[in-house]
Amino acid sequence: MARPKSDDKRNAIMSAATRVIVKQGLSAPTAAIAREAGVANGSLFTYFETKTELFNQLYLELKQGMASAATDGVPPRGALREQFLHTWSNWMRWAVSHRDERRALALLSVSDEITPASRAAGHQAMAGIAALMERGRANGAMRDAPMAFVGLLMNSIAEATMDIMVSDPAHAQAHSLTGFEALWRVLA
Amino acid sequence: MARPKSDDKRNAIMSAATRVIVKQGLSAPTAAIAREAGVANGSLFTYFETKTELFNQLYLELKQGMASAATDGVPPRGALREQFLHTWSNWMRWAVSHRDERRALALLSVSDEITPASRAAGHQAMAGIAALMERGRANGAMRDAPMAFVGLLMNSIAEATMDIMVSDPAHAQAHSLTGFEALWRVLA
Amino acid sequence: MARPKSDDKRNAIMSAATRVIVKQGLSAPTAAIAREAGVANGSLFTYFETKTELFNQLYLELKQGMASAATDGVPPRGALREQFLHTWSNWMRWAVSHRDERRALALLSVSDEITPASRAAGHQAMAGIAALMERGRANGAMRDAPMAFVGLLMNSIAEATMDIMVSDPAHAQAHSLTGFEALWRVLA
Amino acid sequence: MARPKSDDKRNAIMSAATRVIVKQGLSAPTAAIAREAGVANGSLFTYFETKTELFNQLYLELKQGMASAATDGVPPRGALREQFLHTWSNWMRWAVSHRDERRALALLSVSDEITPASRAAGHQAMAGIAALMERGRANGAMRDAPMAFVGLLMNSIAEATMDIMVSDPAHAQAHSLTGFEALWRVLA
DNA sequence: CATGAATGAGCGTTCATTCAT
DNA sequence: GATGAATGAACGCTCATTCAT
Repeated sequence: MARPKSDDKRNAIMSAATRVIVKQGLSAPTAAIAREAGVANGSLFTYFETKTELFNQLYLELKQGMASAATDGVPPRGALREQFLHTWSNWMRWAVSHRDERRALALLSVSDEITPASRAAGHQAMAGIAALMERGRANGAMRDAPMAFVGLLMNSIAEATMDIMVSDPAHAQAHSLTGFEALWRVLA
Repeated sequence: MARPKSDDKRNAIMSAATRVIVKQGLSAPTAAIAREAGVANGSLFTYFETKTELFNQLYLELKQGMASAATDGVPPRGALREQFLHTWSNWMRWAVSHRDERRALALLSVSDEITPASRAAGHQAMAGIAALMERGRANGAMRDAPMAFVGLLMNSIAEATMDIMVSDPAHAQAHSLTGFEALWRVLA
Repeated sequence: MARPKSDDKRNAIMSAATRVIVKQGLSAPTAAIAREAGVANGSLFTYFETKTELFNQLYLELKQGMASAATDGVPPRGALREQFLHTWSNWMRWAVSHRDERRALALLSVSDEITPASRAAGHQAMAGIAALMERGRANGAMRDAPMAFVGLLMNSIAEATMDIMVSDPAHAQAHSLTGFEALWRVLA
Repeated sequence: MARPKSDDKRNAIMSAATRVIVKQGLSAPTAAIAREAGVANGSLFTYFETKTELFNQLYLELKQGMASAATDGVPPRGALREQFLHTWSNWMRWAVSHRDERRALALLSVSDEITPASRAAGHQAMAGIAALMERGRANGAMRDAPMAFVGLLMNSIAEATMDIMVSDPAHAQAHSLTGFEALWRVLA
């Protein structure tokens, strides 16, 4: 029951939703998403009970996709800074090559249709990255600040860096490093 | 002139919109806003031609309110750090005491109903703060990064700080300073 | 009470209504009529209790204007055909030089907002012309048809003639005569 | 294909619209039409994209129905007068037995929601009758008048005849013949 | 009396969801 | 299961009329 019929169709709806949300916002009709996915109107509701349910699953999937891209190929051992930089670079590269996904995720994140449960699961997905933060914070300037604050700062600096990379792609790589150094100084 | 358009009523609609948006999101019915403002359904359209127009004016007014709160009482002359800290403290205090306004502004900012013109005017309002940034960047680590990037970073660190202050109000003052120090290290 | 204040203002509203109805149809907002007349929104209701009342009065005034134009300068005595032709020519000339009035009158005539009383008064205004018809019918082919039928025929032939005159103004005069001869043959 | 759009339902909406327009005018709510047709509010828009579209299709269908009733069973060959009389009688009979249709068609015809394209198609439908006129005009008194004028005259005489038939149904048959003779004299 | 803001019922259209095929 | 027509609540906006100034 969890995945009724075709995973293909489910995925088609998910990625159609991503594209349609970017173009039309969260108020996009489910019919538009179905059309973009090449399925019938009503079929969408075979795969997702409600529009809200679709949005919650999409939110989570996008967040997990982002997190898994960020941690891809990071050596399990090694100097913290190397591990962190690798993760950061992955993350920034994902943002540039998944602009629709990032934009849809941003819209979903501010929506009040996303349940606390989904948000919690989203945080879960970022646990690996959070662990890096935790290690980075331990002896630095932020050692007395709550972990939540440090996490917020990391995220916000990452978002700012992604924004500038997207708006000035010619120097994306340089911006990525500048952002990383800024974050590092915050933690230092 | 027979019952001139009342500023009171206009303001009532604006602040009602703020409250209703926080509670119901941007898709809140205009009727709900009118009811909250204590005016008739159709009266809202005496003051704002369309819902979109209302949202644009509200966006701008909130942004200007925030900016003016931030720059209030900042000594026109003096050490950069003092000026900056004063501004920063104002800003953070505004966020804590205007939670609805901040939330509404955040929702409006990501909406695609806000026109480029409104956004430009919104940036205008932040010009004073941006000028401080510009001075702070000049000789520090960010001296080679584009101003836009530095602006994004400042904003994002501010948002993160506001978030933690709101979620942990008991230590709001401490968080404010921690955030400021983090920003200062980024610029340093 | 019948004509509260300024006849000027009343007339301005009447003629504004004519123009606005032509351009926007009977569903034109009263506010549009008021604006066109150069008076305030609410003032319209000082002169006419309701929109329907305005339409009824306008209907009657237009009809009376048309009838009076048609009978203008017709010799009270003389050969029927000469009197009739004079009337007909007047009538057709009015149609060409009062296109808006004719169009508005046509729209009002099919509206179900015009009361039977107004229609009766409108027929009254056409009494002079009807009397000519009556004389023309007496000994001709239509002698056994009810007067109402003959009246309808005259009106309909007149309308057809006006239509062609308006759409082919270069030969308006010729069309007017052709129409008259056709009517004469119907009565003959 | 899952519950295909039903012609029955489309026709129900069409004839409901006819009835409702007669009773309430062209400003009748679409909801009233839907209710009268026994379908849901929104279903009307499954069959017609807009109210205007519904009105245009209704206009055309009514006009075509009228034209086809008029030309029904007319012998393709034969004396002009016989053919014409047959057509005329059909036409008049249609008017008497389709009063709602005629009234709705009249209202639609003066509405500015009917597009030029719909009007052109409506004229198309009347082509057969127009052709009869053309033959009738060729050698008579109207030989030098433009075809358009003759068409207008025929229509207007037909309308007048229908009006009297409807208002005096006891002598409908006689009025029909009287009207025909009048038209014949116009052409003669 | 003139003005134009205030009122609130009403309308065309949309859209998430259901359900007959 | 897939389809897309059916449903009806909901919404933004309009407008005739009223009434405070």
